[in-house]
Amino acid sequence: MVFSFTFLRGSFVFRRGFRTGKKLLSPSTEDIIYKAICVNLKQRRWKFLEQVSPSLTNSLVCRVVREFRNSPQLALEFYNWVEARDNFSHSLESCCTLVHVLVNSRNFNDALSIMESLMLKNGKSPLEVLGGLMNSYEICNSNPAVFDALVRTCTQLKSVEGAYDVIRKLRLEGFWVTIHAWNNFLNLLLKLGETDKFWNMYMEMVASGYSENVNTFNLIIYALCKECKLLEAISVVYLMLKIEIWPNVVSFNMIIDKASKMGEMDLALKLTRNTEVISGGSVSPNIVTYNCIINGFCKIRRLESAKNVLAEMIKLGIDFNERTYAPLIDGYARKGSLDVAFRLCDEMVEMRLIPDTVVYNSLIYWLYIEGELEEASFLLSDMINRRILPDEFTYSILTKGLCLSGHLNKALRVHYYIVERNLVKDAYTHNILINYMFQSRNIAGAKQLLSSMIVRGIKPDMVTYGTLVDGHCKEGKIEAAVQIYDKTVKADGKSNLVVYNSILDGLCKKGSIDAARLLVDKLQQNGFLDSVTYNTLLHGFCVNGEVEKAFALFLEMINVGSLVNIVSYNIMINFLCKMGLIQQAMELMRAMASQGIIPDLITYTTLITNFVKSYGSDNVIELHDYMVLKGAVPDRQTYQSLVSPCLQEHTEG
DNA sequence: GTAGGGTTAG
Repeated sequence: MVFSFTFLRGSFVFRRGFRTGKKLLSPSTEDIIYKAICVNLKQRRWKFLEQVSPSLTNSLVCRVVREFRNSPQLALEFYNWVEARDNFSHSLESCCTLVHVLVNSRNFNDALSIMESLMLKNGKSPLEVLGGLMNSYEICNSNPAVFDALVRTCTQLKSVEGAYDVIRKLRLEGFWVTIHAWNNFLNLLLKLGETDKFWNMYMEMVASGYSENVNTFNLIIYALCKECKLLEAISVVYLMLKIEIWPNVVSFNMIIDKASKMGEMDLALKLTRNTEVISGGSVSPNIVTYNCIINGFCKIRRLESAKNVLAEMIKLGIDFNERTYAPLIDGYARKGSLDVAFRLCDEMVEMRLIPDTVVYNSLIYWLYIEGELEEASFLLSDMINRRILPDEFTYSILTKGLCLSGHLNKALRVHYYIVERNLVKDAYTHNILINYMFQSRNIAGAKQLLSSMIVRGIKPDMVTYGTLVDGHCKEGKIEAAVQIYDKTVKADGKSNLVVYNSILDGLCKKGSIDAARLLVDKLQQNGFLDSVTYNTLLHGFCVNGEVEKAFALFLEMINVGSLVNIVSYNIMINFLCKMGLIQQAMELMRAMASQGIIPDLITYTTLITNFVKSYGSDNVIELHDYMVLKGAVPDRQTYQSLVSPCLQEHTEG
């Protein structure tokens, strides 16, 4: 008997096609597989799909994803499943097809992460992604929201260039992103501190025919606040009211926050009290508003006023949260009242608020500053035990705390532990260590830290450069410092006053007083100087024995008013002490205190130390009492070694 | 979307 196998032929072809992959697929075969995938995907029969997986092609994937455009979740699952196959990677086309499907179903999160990984993992540029989206636009029957989503992806990746390339290319092609995409882009510029670019881009946006919405105006208010232009920011609110693009609570809060941060509490309060009137009853202050005010009062040490605001919040029935308490706790700790700070923590807990990382960081920081090493370590372990996660702030606080107490090696060990686990991404802890390396005159160590941060992909920032310049200046290596300045700060095209002040300090310390004066004149001509500039020059005159020039400058600073601060007084008090004029130094401190400038740790230490050196410790308590009465927080070490011993003598006597 | 904590002057 002759047996015919003809009836099996179809299934043979079918099977072989499945096994040997894409190059054998004829159009009709692809159709068959396509239909098989669709039928089985609908039922989520992954086992079956597993069998066909060797025959997958990009064109198949695109077809399937498009077919499931009305079940986007399933399309996404399929896409992810395909991605998990060995030896298969998605093409730009299949990625873009899925992005169209996801955006059309308003699943922006997944659409954004697909595009993000296209750029990050596959190294596609924003313009290449745009090309992919445009090529598949028609066949996916898409809408322009995908382009907004692409801009959003760029802004999330902090790619200014990318976002702008996309916007510009689309405009050339006759597509327009919406105002929302522009707002995202403008927001990115502000977040990166690119204020100049923000204004240029904003003008370009308006010039190309867009009209601002409330978010755009809020960004403008934010930009003006960043530039400390509070009155202009307020006038934007009035403009908004006039053209009936209603400001919201965010518009007001940004101005109130900036005013508070600038210490302009009267303005901040006035705005808060008048928010309802100004907005015609449409906006009322909220928890953020009040938190900003509390923070402002705390920063200028008006803690009673801050507590009154908290009481007012409670009275008005406005909720409070961790951010209400954190500035208060920090404020009291900053003032040296750690006991009050801890009591506020208890109060927080009673109010069912859990002290979080920020609160712990603040307390640990001030404990370190006060020299309470053990308590700081205890609090750190308490934090970890309570599963309150340390963050980059915690690490930099720990680093500074260890350096401050002379444990540079311990700080370095902690540092290596942290960087090896990739726990820090910003420059802070590096900057702190580099600074302390210079302080312990370990230039090689500082340079090593700089290269290790670069190797680890942490970008040195202005502070890093400033620290390097400052470190070299302190070593008397002005030429090297200027060279670093040229290669970094100058090359970045940004003037940085801190760096100029460091160079100025270096010149002063080297005794190049004339060069220092020239630099100050130059800065003066450009209106680019601050109280640090003056204080540095003042200090320079003092250490170089230029008595007359020092006093002349000091008087000039007092006359201008805004230039003189606690540091200026400390310099002069120290100078008078060095000349043996202790009485005059104390006199100056009293004059300063009567101006409302509170003696600080340095005033305290300078005067107490010099007083005891000249007159012995007999009447030092009087001086201590006076300064404390005026609000000084005694330096712990000075107090323990020079003041408290004679306090005991007194009580014993 | 806006609010709290860490780095460079005495």
